[in-house]
Amino acid sequence: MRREGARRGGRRPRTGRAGYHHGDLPRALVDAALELISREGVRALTLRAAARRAGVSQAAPYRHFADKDALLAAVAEEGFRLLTASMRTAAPSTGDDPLGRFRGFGLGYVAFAAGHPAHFRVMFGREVADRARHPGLQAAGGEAFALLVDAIRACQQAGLVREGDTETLAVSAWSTVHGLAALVVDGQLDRDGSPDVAALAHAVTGSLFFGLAAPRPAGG
Amino acid sequence: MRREGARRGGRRPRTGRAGYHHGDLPRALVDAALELISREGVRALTLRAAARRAGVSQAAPYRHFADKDALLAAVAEEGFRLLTASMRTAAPSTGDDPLGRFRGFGLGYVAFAAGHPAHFRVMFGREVADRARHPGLQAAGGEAFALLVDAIRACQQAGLVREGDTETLAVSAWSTVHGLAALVVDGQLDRDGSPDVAALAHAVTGSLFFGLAAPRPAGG
DNA sequence: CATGAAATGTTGACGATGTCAACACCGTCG
DNA sequence: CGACGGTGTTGACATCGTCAACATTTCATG
Repeated sequence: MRREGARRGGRRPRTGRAGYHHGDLPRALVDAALELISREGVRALTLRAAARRAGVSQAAPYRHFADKDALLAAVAEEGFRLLTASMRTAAPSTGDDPLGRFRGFGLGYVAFAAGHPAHFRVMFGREVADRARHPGLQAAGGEAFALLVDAIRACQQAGLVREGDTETLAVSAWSTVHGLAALVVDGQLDRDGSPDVAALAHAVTGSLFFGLAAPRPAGG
Repeated sequence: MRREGARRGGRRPRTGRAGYHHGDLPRALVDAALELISREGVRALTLRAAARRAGVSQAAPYRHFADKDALLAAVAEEGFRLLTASMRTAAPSTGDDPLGRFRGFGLGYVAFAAGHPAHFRVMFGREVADRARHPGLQAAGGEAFALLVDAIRACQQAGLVREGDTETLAVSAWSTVHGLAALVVDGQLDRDGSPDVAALAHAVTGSLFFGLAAPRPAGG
């Protein structure tokens, strides 16, 4: 998806040549992993297969990743960065529409999942065995969560979301969008014929907001 | 968890002896798989390890499961059956409290996930590669979903949930509880110190109901 | 430009895995 | 009692993750 060719040709970015050395093996391995996961599932992701796809030998990845888990962790971490980016993109940054911003985060979350299913699976699946050994993973996830918490707090301060423990409300909101995203990614919603993810996302976040809304002042 | 010993001793149920033949290898293999997944993650589930744990040789499982996927599918299918059972248990069956029944389903869903994380992971993870090849999986999942749809429809007919496409509302509800369950199972919520799953489930389903509730008649 | 150290890639090997084919044991049915 | 189907065993093969030893390239020096 991102850069792929454009370096074996003869260009020579600061860290990369052509020929014996690959140029940017870590990037190529991550891309290969994503491709394999997308096309054949996580089970098909093999260090050797990724190396083959990148055009290097079986042991080359070990120059850049301690083990298979480290490669998966890199995928997951990139995913979290893309997630927060997607959320920020989908949310209007105007200060005077906290509810719209909040909703944008939800839509961005679902859009990310639908657009990057391979990332999403690695991020939230159990593929990365020992999460604690890969710092920056929990941190990257925490950043996205913090985004949500801040948005909800802003809504509360504007009187648009009912009072209560902000983190608990955030868990509620996160659960809702995460659940929809997970169901979409796992193909669990392809029951009869409702593949319109965007419409579902709007409906689901809509219900969510009704649930979190502050009680209308009488007569409003 | 379920039966484990109790058959090598000398008892002889209708389909099971002692000695050379195992007695109930399929059951033992499923249990071994669950144990391995619970203790060391899905990555640690190995046909050979399950066979070892069941006390049989490496190739014995192939008498009962076509391949590793088939064993996983059996685990998933059992999981869906336990899920619907958990939902039914948690939901009052009285006809005059459709909202309580609805909420019970949600609580039962989360309770199942918290109580059977290994099942849950296999059910909704991407472990089972080709779901289409294992009928009864989609069907078992569909049954749980149908339960939810019926409950929502009952609420709508009682005027407790707002009108609209029932299936879409069901997706909304399912997303919410599924999201919470997934986050709990993946340990994504162990951020500072909020391990009280039951309380979270109540809070989350509470928000959900506000969101789905029918507009109060004016002055009610 | 020569040169040696640090990066990066390659080859070959080991134990473990999924899976198959060939074989052995057990209980049942005639 | 004897054959047969179901169940379990042994042995083998290709592949996988990973490591050690070796090769090549790049870069910082002189």
